Amino acid sequence: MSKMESERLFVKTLTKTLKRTLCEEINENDKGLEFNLKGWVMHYRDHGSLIFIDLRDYSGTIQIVFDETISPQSFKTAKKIRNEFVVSVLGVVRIRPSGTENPHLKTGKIEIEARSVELLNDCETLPFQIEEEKEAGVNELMRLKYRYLDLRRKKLKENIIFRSNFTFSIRNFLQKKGFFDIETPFLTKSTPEGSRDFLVPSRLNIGSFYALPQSPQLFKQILMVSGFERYYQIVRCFRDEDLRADRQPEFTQLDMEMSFVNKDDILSLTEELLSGVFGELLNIKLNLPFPRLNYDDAMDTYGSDKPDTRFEMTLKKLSHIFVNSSFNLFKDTITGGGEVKGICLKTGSNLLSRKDIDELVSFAKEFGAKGLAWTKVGENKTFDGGISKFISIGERSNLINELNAENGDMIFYQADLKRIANAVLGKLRVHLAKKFNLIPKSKFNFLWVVNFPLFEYSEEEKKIVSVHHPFTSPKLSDIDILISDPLKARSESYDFVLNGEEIGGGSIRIHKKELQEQIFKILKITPENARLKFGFLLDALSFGAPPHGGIAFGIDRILMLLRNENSIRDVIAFPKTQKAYCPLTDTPSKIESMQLREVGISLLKK
RNA sequence: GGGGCUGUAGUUCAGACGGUUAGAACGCCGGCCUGUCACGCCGGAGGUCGCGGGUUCGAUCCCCGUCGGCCCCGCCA
Repeated sequence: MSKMESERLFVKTLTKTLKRTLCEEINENDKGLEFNLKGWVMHYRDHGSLIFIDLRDYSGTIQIVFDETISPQSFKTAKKIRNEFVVSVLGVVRIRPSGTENPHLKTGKIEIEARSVELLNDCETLPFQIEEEKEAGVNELMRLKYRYLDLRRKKLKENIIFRSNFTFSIRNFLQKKGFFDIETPFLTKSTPEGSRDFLVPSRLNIGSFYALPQSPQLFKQILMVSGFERYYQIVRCFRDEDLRADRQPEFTQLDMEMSFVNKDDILSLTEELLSGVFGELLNIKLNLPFPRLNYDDAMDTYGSDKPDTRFEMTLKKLSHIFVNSSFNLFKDTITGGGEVKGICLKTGSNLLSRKDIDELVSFAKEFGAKGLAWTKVGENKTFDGGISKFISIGERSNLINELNAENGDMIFYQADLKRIANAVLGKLRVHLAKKFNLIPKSKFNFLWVVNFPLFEYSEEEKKIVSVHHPFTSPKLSDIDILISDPLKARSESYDFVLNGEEIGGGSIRIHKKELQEQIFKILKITPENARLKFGFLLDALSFGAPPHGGIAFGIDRILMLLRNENSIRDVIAFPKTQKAYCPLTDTPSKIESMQLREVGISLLKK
């Protein structure tokens, strides 16, 4: 079923229930029949003794004609109509006179000859125009303040309807697969690891606080202990961190958890789910299974744990070429345990001016690079510019082979710790691809990244922290090195990536109390602290917890990608600004001092 | 916490060396029009140039501060 068909099906069902005719339900076959249409006036065109309006309801638009000679009364009323008035029109369907059809309208072959009209409501002068042709460029603050008007606009309205169809399709699939939709608390416990919590003071327990959940992680694990075996929820999550185009303080996850499954069970079920939804909503057939990349390979090849594989320009290891080089910067980096890596921008010599290159150097430095070396490739394996003079003839030849470089290309180099070289070139790769439109827009490249490290060392906290979260199971094969070499241990976790965006992730969880306690120990969470923060989980794990695992998807981000938007705000009905402010409701805002007193809070004087 | 871009009519934008009355398009209001569909034509109203301070004979323009919006870094297990 195509997207259009599924929307029409939805419309028909509702109409039958409410006994209401919608604009785009009417077609040529209804010629001569009388209908009552209700909706908003999209445009009005007054021709003296003939008035046209385009009536819009949520199904679409249709043209209504008011003719003085047919219905003087309704014509007189129609004279008062303005944009976005709400009207009810009783009229007869007729075929448009030949030559006046509008091929751009779905209802363009017909029109409604008005017999009577009622003005249900008028409308103030709009703060911005509704027509889709004028959608571009309206200040976002204005759009958010008058969100109800913004939502009348075609693009946003279609995004929100698509979102509804999308989540409906997911629910439909999962219910059929034996999953239960189970709600978990919003007023819950603050989690010490992870992002900053939104806090809610408790009136009945002065001095104590709830936190809004960053995710239902612990509850879904507990539901597995309860024996539900298959859980899902399309649920709001809350994180009090700084915002981005793809981050809102409250966002929606598809949250899932299963018992008695292994990693592959979860990955393949997810693939089936997504290919089903894509087929149903977008008529796109996805090739299964999705590619699976090792974390290490993703970092080495793309410099990212969420690689965009829609274009090449992969990172190449060049250390072997420079290990005995007379170029000390490169040689010393290698001797010191670092690596030299490079990427090749096809035809880059012509694309980039000196000023562009300087900008790229600053760009690289933002991500921790010490600099950004470059050379242009000329005819007959000649090099030009940048660090060319330090590179020997033999090295040039090797570089050209390694990077598949040709006359006119440009090579960028990073010599640093492997981690930094990868990260910088990875960012540069994506930056260049966007800058020079190397990314095919119509592609959907899904992939899994697997075999993540279990831990990483946090320079800021000066201790080992979880890469995923502390309930992630190590790979069974790595249990032995947990204590001896924890940073080498890998986890049973997986990230789901679409077109270079992380849109989901999950893991097999720890279901043995002893192993969980051991992990806390490595993370320097004391037994007392663990009991205080996660005691309920440890208790649950001790009462016959089944092996289990799950995954969560960022619904907003997926929708953003599917709808080709640049921000998740455009797939959320009521989003917030970058300062987490809602201009529509003026939130957050001051509250009465009485309310503060009731919850035992006094504000610090500034 | 930091960097970049930005704020002028209801909206989107232009503007100037610091100098008379700050412009355009769309929208809005009034009039005309029987086949338009982003209708057309004629006329009109509409401005705290984000806010505060400074420099100056004079500031929308220069300087300082501040507030808001967007993008990014840090942050987001």
